[in-house]
Amino acid sequence: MAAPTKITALRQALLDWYDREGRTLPWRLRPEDRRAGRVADPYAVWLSEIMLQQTTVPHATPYWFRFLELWPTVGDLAAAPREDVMREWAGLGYYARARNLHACAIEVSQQLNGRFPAELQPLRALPGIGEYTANAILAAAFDKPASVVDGNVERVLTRFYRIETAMPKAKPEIRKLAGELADPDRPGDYAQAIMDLGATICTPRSPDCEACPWAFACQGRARGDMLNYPKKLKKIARPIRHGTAWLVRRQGRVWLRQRADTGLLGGMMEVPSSEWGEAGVAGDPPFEAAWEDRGEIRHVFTHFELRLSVREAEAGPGWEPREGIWAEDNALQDHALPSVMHKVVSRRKPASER
DNA sequence: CAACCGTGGTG
DNA sequence: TCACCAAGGTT
Repeated sequence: MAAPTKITALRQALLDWYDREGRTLPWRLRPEDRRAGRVADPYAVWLSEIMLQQTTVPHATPYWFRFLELWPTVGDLAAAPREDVMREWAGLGYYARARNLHACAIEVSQQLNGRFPAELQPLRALPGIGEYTANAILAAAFDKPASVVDGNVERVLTRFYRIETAMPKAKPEIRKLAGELADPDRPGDYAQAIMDLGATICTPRSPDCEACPWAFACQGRARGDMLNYPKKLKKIARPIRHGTAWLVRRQGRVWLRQRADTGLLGGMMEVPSSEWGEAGVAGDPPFEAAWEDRGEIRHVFTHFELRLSVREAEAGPGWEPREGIWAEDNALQDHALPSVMHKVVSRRKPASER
């Protein structure tokens, strides 16, 4: 274990670097803001942390502004219809986050007087808030001591200490080190500093060690094998699933329905399709018609790749769907359509050709 | 605890 | 093209 004096030196080097070169992000309190006595809005911080889970800053940023504009307080978000929340989340992915986001807003609003807890366990108990997010909120929103360990911190620390244990087994070890390193006097700035270090200097593929405030003591840097960390177990190949999507039109509208509340794309809208499985199992169309072949769309999910054959037909007057809605052709953005379904819908025959 | 859960960018 | 990855959580 590192000696206390060394820990102090590391803290100082990191915070000096952060004070000098730390990024400015919309949801982030800068060091000078804290010194001026400004405090963060826990709601805005929480919103950013949920959106940033497994999501890049450029992708999440416009969503964060949009949500705050629509729902400036946690009470506003809690009062919103869930379908509105799902619609605004569409395109961000991991839709359980949106369901949990709404559930969390309702819980905070109705049971906690609209205030986010400033302690670890109550935060952890809220839907969508796990170990990382609870600690991140403690640090960023309340400037309280925390052990903030995200993918950035894992990479920085496994490289720095050349931790041989493979992820995710190394997590407890990393959490302990992160907690010891964190600056008790500036928890909020420190947490953001070490994440910034991973995001901008100690990057996955081409770390800029020359610019790193920790290069002087980094074991991976000394050995020149920092790219071998963090150690990871090899992952399994992604299987391919096939299906057929039934793109049904009726007078400038498209048939959509809501997916089941849980599981993949839970609660989002979809173009109805066959089951997704082995190739060659087309399934039955919803009605007999001269279905037009509109080609195949491909979409990569986390654990499988989907190939959907798109078939299109105009529904006759005699057919009505048992469920779902007729969405206006030119107002599809008003519905909670995930990206994969936008791909399907985009195969629609242009109105000029109908 | 391993599997499940999206999307878009990048080398 | 393709593998990898990004401020993880839930079951």
